[in-house]
Amino acid sequence: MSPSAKSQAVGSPHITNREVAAELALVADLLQIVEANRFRVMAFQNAAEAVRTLGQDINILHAEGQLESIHGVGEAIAKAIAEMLETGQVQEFEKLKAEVPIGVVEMLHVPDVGPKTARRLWQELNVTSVDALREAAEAGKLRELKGFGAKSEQKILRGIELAARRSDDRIPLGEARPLAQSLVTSLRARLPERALQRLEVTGSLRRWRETIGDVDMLAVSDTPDAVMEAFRTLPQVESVLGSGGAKTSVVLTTGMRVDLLVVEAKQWGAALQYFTGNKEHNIEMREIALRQGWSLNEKSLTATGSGKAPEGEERFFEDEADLYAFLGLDWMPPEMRENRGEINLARRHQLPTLVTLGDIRGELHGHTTWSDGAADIAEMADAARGRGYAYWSVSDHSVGLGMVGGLDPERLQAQAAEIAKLNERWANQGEDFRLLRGCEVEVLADGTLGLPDEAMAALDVVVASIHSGLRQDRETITARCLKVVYNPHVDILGHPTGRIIGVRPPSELDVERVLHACAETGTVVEINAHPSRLDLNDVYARRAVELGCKIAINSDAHERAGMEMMEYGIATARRAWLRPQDVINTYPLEQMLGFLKDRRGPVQRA
DNA sequence: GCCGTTTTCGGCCCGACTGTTTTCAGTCG
Repeated sequence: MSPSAKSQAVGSPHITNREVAAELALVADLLQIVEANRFRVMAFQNAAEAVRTLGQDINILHAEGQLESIHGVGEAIAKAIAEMLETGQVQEFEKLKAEVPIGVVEMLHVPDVGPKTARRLWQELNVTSVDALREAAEAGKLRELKGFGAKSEQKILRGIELAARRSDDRIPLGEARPLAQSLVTSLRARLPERALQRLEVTGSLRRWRETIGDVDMLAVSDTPDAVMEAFRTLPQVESVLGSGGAKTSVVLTTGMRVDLLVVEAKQWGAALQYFTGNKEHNIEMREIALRQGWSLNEKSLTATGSGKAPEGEERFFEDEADLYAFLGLDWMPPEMRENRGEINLARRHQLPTLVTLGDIRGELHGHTTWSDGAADIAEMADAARGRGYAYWSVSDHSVGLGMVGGLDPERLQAQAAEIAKLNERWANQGEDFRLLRGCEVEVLADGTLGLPDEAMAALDVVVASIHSGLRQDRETITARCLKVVYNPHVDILGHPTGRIIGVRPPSELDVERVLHACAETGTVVEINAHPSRLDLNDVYARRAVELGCKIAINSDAHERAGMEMMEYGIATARRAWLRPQDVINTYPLEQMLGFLKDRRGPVQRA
């Protein structure tokens, strides 16, 4: 049975990975509140995270009887997931939900309210919603609880306000990076150079995660108190959540939370490691250390006495690589530190060599004033040459996209003349640069394309993208997309899911099926590098390459500066473990064109 | 409830900060 047939065979309402993950996480919360065994709680949390970051449709895994192949999903949870996918709900989970008011679970999302507090509020004060919690705190009722005082009430009120204002939205990477850089600059400006020996942004920003929950920063200083004071009083800071000699947490006027940690120079390696990996990566690292007789924290390794070193012996590392090496691991790029298998590869010295910005030799998707771009062809070409590229594809919108003056075959011909003239000039000057004839062809609602086949056949590079009808149901939009992928004239599938991070959710596209089709036809899949798109995302891009697809990383620039967004696309590719050979715009021009020619098949080659 | 480069049973990461405590539990990352 073909993979596409398999996913079609799955009956019942389609339940997504995200929904399964959310349900497992909810069960973990419920279990915490009813004071279940904490390791059982952890098992549900781990399983939720594993499903959330799964690279493929869980329905397909279920159809293949492979649910237990997910690391963190064992016999019991696999059975529950199967029940959920088949019937829409799990009997055991429903019983648990009936036991605990949903408002009590919602109280967990208020900062400083954990499972113990939520349970006591519910059982001892009969508080069963966030609203009721606010009323009780305002009325001074919380201090009736043992261990609670006026300050606890204030803290909870502030937490409710914070949670309401901040919502669950994480900040897109493209907004968070400049913000974090401005903090670094401000902090440096306020302190003498010798007071701040090192300062780096860590956490999810250093891993280039597509959205950021809060900003983590790490510093080395001999005078931590002065650093903390300077940090707390930055003009961007609205309030201080907590501040000690080692760590300070603040909330900025933008609502963003920022943590700053200060360590000694000899602790830098352990601290940078600790504050870069995600939670799962770090837990794995500490377990590895433990097995070798060392306890790992954010400052050092300390011998537990179970290994060769005498108990209490401490080891320091001035940089990360030394720490990893001490534990028998290769240094891992920050983008990989998500506990998706990188630690095992590091142990076996088999980490992939990831693609870098310097590997990129050109771009295959960008716009000019011929459609909705802000710079003309010559200006965009200059920007591309300025970045050291050997080629850049002029790929303006085709007709079919209502809002912009898209190109029809006649205008494409006229554009070709301008491109030829510019190419001739560079050839005469002996410059190693070439503009390619391309187009971003509109995919219409029924899956037909904005250009006839003959017009596409004359082009060097054809990108096909969906811009409208993104809310079509799963079957419709998937069929529409498959039609495009099977068109031999289409070289690249542009921003496949159509999402805009924080604004518009991805379409319901069955990405797994589309990627199978791309692998089969040799259709290249885009990582659109714009930080509001990053489409494909890291998880899908990794899956694409696993299935045998090639990738193109494109900034989709509409003006010269747009090309600077390439670094976000590279970061996404690195998070997907992509190597230069997986990315066709790392190839030299002739090799890249040869690849496209070969995949178009014998009709076009003739 | 999950898992295995010491284990199919017996473990399961680590520490800072806070508030209300006289020694610690809860929360967070």
